[in-house]
Amino acid sequence: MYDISHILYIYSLFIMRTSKDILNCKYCVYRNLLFGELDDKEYEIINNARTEYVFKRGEVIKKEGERINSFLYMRKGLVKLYKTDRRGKDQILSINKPGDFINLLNIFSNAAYKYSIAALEETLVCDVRLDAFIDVVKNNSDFALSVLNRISKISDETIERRFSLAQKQIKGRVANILLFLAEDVYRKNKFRLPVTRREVGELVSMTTENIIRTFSEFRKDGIIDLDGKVITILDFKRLKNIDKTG
Amino acid sequence: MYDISHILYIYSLFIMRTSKDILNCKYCVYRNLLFGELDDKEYEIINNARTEYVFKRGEVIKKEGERINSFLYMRKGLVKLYKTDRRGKDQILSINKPGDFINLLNIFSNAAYKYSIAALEETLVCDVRLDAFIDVVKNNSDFALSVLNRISKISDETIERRFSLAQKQIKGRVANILLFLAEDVYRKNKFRLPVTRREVGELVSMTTENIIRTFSEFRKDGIIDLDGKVITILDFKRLKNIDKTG
DNA sequence: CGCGGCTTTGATGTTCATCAAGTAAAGTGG
DNA sequence: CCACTTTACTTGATGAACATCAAAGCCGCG
Repeated sequence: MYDISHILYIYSLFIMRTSKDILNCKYCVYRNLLFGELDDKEYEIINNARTEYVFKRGEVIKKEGERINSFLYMRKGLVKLYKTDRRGKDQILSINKPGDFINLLNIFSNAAYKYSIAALEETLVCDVRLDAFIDVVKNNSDFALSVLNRISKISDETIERRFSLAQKQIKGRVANILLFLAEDVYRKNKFRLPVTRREVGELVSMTTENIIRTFSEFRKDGIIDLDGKVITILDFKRLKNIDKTG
Repeated sequence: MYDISHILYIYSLFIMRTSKDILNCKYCVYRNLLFGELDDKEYEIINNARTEYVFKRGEVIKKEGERINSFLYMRKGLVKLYKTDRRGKDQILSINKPGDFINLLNIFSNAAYKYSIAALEETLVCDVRLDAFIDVVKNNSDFALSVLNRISKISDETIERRFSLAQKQIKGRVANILLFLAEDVYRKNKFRLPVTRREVGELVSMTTENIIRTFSEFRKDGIIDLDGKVITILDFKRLKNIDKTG
């Protein structure tokens, strides 16, 4: 009975208990982004309805049309939100990073996902059962206001981004996404492009070939350095200017 | 003292009292769009914080950057939401119609308007003081959920619209807006275009000249009839097909 | 080691913006 | 109310921006 595997099992229970305490939402580094207004009982409700999932690069987290029954929350990694049209072509709505509430916009308006979600890097997601989440919203008006706030901000940013994209031409669009990755996602001037050239095109509504040509042009102009997927931004100032002037 | 003008003044007070009773939010035709969950006391709060305004075609209702201190609600007419860039060029985000909550997306995320709002036709707007509105949200969780729902829907629709626009070319974009006006706004196949050709261009990110050319082409193809501002849609089927296939 | 997906470059054609120039309509001030 | 000014509308010509097609090298993976 008391063989090695059993000891390991007991040990794993101990680890799980410990990590559960540590990883309770109450102590989560992202707590203040949304859950700042909860009391201990409410943390318990959320925490008990919570599961963590890890997804590998390429894995689909949610599929367009799938029923929504949880609130999702990114802890680590990178994902894309996208739609596939009838011809099988993808369009990417946004790329999201840790701290983002990747399905908040959909939760209250639809029973089903309007976009698919897939991991671009190894991604850690918190999944909170929707009934528990809505329960807390209903009983804590400060929290409800906070959610309202968040939804508004997300929607504002998404609309703003799409709106400004519409008036830019290709160089401005590419500059924009490079700056997004360097400044918002990786906070470094050198990073590994987490998407293919085709995906960049899907994000800014341009063809793969023209994305490649624009990358090459930026390299020739000394604005970036390119080594396969690894991009180094050499001239932030000029890149920002291209982003601004379209 | 008791001359004609004074009698008219007394009479006008009487009319105002009467119309105020009739136009109480509780009896508003649009009540169920958002205010379905309120009790009598809450209607009173909203109603007491409410003012009605009429704007003529061309009048600016709110200016980008202006402080938000009310919840706005369209009762009659047509407005555009737009942004003016540094070169003085306008871009139109959306055209809104009665029943729309024209600033709901901005209320909870920003202290200031991110877009300007202007009347395209004679427009009747209900203006509810923001403190009263938020008060009711805080104390009625069903109402809060309802607002969450509305915000999500509006944001969904706006994003969806912008997103689908990005992949269309000019004919699809023009078809799209013609269908929007015919089916959603006027519910007739013949209507007076409420915007200039330039404004159509500002809405779909195209030049005035190309909007005109596209209108002419649709006329030559027998899809629409054109008489200055008056447009008649002759072939819905083909127009819808152009909208769908981009 | 061969297959499929990603990347790259060049050639060609389409779509659209820009420029120019003129007519029609709608305000505006005397 | 009329002359005047501005704004809206329209068409054509030209060129820039971008998509499409074609071909080939590269890389990872079964």
